[in-house]
Amino acid sequence: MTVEQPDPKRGDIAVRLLDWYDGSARALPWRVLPGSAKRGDPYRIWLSEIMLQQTTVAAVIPYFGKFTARWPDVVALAEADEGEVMAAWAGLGYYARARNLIACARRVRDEHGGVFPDSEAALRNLPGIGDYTAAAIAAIAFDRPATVVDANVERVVARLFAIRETLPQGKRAIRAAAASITPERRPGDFAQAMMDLGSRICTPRNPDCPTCPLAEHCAGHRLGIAAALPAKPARRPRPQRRGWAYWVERDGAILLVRRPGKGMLGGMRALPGGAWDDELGPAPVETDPTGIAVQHVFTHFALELHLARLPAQSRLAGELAGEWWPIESLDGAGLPTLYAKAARAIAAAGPMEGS
DNA sequence: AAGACGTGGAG
DNA sequence: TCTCCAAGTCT
Repeated sequence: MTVEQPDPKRGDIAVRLLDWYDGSARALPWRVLPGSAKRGDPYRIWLSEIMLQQTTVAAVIPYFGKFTARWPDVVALAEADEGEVMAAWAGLGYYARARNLIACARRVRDEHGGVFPDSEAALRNLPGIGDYTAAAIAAIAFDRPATVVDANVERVVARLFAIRETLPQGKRAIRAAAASITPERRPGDFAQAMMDLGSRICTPRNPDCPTCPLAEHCAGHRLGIAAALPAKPARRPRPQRRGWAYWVERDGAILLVRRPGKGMLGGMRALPGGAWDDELGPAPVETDPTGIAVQHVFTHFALELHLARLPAQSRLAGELAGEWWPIESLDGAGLPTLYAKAARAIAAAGPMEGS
């Protein structure tokens, strides 16, 4: 790894960035704006950070409001019914986060007296909190000078220092460079400023360098290669999978099951159904194909989910352990998007005879 | 240490 | 339409 000589102006980067942030920080529900006398609430900062993992601010905002209204502090969340938390998370994706959220809240309650630890190391040991989140909470909630590196920071720093190494190999150099510009004062604002800059100006495509407060310090900009950084490996193609889901209806209610705790949509309510494979097998015996299918794209595969009616009194339906959920209040069942979409498709096809 | 793990918005 | 990707973590 090549370590560059410290730029005499390097210390100026944080100053410039914080000045920009002071005038341009976005107001976000979990954020304490610069200049405010208020102190950030570790619970809300933690919750927002977990929700923001791989998720856009716009998607998080309504969920954050819903969670904080219902569970105003970490102990309240620790005491919550797991199923209710999972249902409240439905639609946000990456459901392991919700499982870890509950586990983390309970650890904070049981091992830390209901108070979030304030060190990066202690935070890092909590479920769902990795390198990034531990540093972010330490910096933002506790004013610790932690080096916060997320995808925004990686992009900004790779450009600022013209680090051409492809990710993930380049992460070491990027982290070192990020550490070299992280200030002792206002580390939390600095981290948030880097992320704001990355999401609003130093964007993945078409960075708006003319308005960037760091442009004159940016080696990538000077070399005309900013937009191309950081280099990333090519993606793998996304396979297509197919499977059956069953619509079991009785007295205006449908049968919902709970998916296993790990794996896809783990711990979430779902329509019963079969495995997902490369090819669509024949509709299982006793089922009556509807001809309706929904297409849904996950991160590493696409799914074509075919829907079949299954008589409530059938042997197969009898073997399904689940709960009967009133169709008219299906919105409140907390179904992940795949199954919400499937239910919507059935409803759109019009009412059918119960069996 | 790659691959698993959701979803919706932007270009 | 299609590709990229967003405040990553876990195994």
